[in-house]
Amino acid sequence: MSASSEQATQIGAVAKKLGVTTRTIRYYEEIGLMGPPERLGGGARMYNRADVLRLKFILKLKELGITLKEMQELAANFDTQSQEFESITPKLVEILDGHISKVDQKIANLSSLRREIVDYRSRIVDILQGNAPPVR
Amino acid sequence: MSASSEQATQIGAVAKKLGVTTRTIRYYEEIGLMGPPERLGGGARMYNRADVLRLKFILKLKELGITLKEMQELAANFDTQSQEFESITPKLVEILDGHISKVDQKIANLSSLRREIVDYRSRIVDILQGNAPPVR
DNA sequence: AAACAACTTTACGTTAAGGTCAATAAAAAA
DNA sequence: TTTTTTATTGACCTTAACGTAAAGTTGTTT
Repeated sequence: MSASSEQATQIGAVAKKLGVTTRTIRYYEEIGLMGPPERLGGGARMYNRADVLRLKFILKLKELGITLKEMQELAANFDTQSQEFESITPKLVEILDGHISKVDQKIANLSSLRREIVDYRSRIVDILQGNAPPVR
Repeated sequence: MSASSEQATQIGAVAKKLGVTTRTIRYYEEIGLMGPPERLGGGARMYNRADVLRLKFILKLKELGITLKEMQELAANFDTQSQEFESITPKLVEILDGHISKVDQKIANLSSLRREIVDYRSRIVDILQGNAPPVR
């Protein structure tokens, strides 16, 4: 604690605050989602408010089911013009749209799967009760 | 082609017929789903009608989203009394029931996820259009 | 006999998203 | 100063369900 009052935090504290492990944070850096942070004298990573916001954002997108790979594509975008974190590209909207479709698809698939299972189930119950058509 | 007319097929033919690779069939044997088949003179696997039915059954369950691990638990059951393949344990019904619940859960999760994404999306669109609350 | 097709076993590779050591360094506390 | 906490990099491990060689054997066709 001396000169500039840059609100900087070490990796452990950030991890605890956001409910992830330090490994996760380093991993995001490893795959280029986080960009190299500043280092303390001894080499320890220091995260400022913007870094933490970015990490939060990543976790939020993950919650929404967006894969890290998808974020990597986005990363290129929110890297270039990331003066203000809020200036996000329409690309994200695009990806979210794509994601909504995917989710719709999954829901449809699961619904029909559900019907199939129920169906199959009742056929089996029939067999177990003896009153069954001889298979096929 | 000589003595007994046991309808037996080699692995390649079975695979082609059921639309899987030979690796898959051997793998199912590897993890105990299929049980050691009879062998031809040279050591080649031979599958009879019952074997093929069983394999079909496995593939069907897989289609229904039941994992190979879940089937392993079942396998114990349909091994012991597998004189007639059709004598299936209530255990399967149990597993299918559990599976229906799981699917229901997934559908519910996806639905709420969908809502979240749509929500998040519209907030971003707001930001892109300038008429946005300054974040948070 | 030689080539070719189909089979065999063994074993490492793949994807996603980190988990889990291990050895070492630096900072904070006792 | 010695101990404890927190950090560093590197590298191998994990799950599911096979894919993909590699090297050898058997059987069939030419």
